[in-house]
Amino acid sequence: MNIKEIAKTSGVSVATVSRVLNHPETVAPKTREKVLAIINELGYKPNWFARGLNFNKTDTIGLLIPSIQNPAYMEVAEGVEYIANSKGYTTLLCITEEDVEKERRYIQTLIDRRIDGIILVSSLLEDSDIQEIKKQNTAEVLIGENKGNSKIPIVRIDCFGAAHKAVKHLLNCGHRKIAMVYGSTPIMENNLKIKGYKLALKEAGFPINEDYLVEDENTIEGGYIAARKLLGLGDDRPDAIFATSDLLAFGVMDAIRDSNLSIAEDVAVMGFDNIRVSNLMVPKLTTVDKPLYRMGISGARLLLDVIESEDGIAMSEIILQAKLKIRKSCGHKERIKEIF
Amino acid sequence: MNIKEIAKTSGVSVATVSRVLNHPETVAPKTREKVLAIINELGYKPNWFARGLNFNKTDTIGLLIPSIQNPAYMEVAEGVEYIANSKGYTTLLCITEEDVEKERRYIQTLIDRRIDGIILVSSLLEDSDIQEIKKQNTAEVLIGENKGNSKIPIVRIDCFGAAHKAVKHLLNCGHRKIAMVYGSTPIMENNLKIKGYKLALKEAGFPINEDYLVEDENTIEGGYIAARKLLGLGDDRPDAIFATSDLLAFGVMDAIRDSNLSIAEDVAVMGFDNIRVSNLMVPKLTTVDKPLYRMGISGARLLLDVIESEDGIAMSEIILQAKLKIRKSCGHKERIKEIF
DNA sequence: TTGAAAGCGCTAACAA
DNA sequence: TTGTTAGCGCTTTCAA
Repeated sequence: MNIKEIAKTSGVSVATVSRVLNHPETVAPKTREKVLAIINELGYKPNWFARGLNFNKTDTIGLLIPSIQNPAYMEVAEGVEYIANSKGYTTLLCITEEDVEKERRYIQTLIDRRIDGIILVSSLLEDSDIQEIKKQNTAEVLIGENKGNSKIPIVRIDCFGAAHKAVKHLLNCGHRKIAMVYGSTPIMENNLKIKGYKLALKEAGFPINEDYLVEDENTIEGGYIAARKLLGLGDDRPDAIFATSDLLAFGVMDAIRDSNLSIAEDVAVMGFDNIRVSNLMVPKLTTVDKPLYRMGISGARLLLDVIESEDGIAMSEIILQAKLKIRKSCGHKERIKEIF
Repeated sequence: MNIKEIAKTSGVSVATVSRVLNHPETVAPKTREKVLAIINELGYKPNWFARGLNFNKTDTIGLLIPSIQNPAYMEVAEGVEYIANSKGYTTLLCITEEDVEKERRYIQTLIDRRIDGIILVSSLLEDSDIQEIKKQNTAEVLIGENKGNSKIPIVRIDCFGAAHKAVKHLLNCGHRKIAMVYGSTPIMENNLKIKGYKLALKEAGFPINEDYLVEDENTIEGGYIAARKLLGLGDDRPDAIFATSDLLAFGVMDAIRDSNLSIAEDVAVMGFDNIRVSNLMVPKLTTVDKPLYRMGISGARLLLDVIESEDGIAMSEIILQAKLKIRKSCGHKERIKEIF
């Protein structure tokens, strides 16, 4: 079923059929109706490739997400999907499994397929890769920190400040031996969180204990393993653990329970992300509320702006607010009184 | 950058360049190397649309998932992604938000784009829609129950049997007032689970109390709301709640806690899916272990078989095992002694 | 082993 | 308002 057949059965030329589809106002109402009727009747759908060959616009964007296991990324994806969909774009969701090579391959596939733009979430790409995409003439937006300091539109939060605030809160709760469990990805964000952690301790006059900085895979299991290490430190065991993601924090909580210790009482836990299940934990997880959905929304809007603006956008950086979400897992303010 | 330029700079015809790309063995080694070198040097990539126009094969499959909020579907998606990726296919992940209309629109978009096949997960589509896809000559596989009884390859579990087993286990634990919280989606699967629930009660000689069957949105919040209704029944309050998904079960657990009741002790909870976080709940959730990842794997394999088989596949139905995952939330066997 | 040219299905410039 | 026709970039048949 192609445009020729429609033309023939409607008794018009292919050009007219094409016009009915693309510029209906330029064709006489009677002809238009007739052609439309035939199109409907025969269930004709223009060939996507032939169309693309002429337009070179696909109304498709690519969304690269590090992991499907982490609900945090899924919340971002939800925001992107929502905007893209409401503006008539289709989203190609690609899971990079925190693997740079896979990320590169996906990007190449996407560009080959002439997608209109790409959103990279917490990308592991080098600056050169990011420049390369730009060179290939594909619109591009970043969500979350990235290695490059390229002039690419970006949406993010202040990871450094948020981590600093989080650790300060643990200090305010009376905790003194504060450890940190950080994921091996996303690298840039975690580095900033480490800096925030160190600064908070320094400001409070505490030394940095390198044994208190444990890295593992950014999963529940990773958090578990890291926490077991910390809890095995005997008398030096920390009384609070700051995790760089809620997923890690879940693993930390599990490890605390398995060590027959009490969460909050014996060891406080602070997460990062505020994914939906984090307040179903027992005790409810205190965490940094990262506006994941809104980051997706903003990122998608930004990308569509870039795509639809003729001359491109000079520069754009959106920094969203991350607030502390204080719940039960980090111990109570009351404890401060016990200590002082 | 197109094939013509490569031809010109290599001093050959476009036909030769095309051959180098598609049937390298048919071109003289020397010519081949020369052309390849130029292609590499100039970073030439064949135009996706022009290619598709000739081949009508996109190496792309569509995956329709009801919700991004439910990790259960994400685990299925992971399996599909894994297989598709390893066989060189790209997956277009579409979130239907449990909305049939959106599902239909996505399918149309996918077919328009000439994807090679579609996987529908817990689809809400009517039989006629499913037939329609088949008619449009697009390979199709279902994961989970569906309304139609069409001869479409399908991967599923025995929901009826699994629910029956689950409720029987609650009975064995000594619970007598067993309620059921079921999601409004996916419809077909939940209907089967309801049947399994009813049969188990009937076999045990208990009447069906329609007040004990509460429907709500298949989310944590839905589970919470439904459970609050059940717990507000005063003396008639159930001593066990079977939820049709872990997400619902999480909401149920939250509601029990908020009612100052004890999970397992006062009200047992049984989930369905065994998503990864279900054993992080306190107490750990007893649930039906649905082999989500494996369902994704099998579904993808099936679809690729259909795509790559010349004359199509007559029929195929894969039924995977679902086992009870007994943890703490449904009360202990010991209670049986207290009661008898 | 290679090249010329037709054709995939569509859009749009140009002509009528 | 409509039709004719030249491309879009590629693959492939046919001929050399």
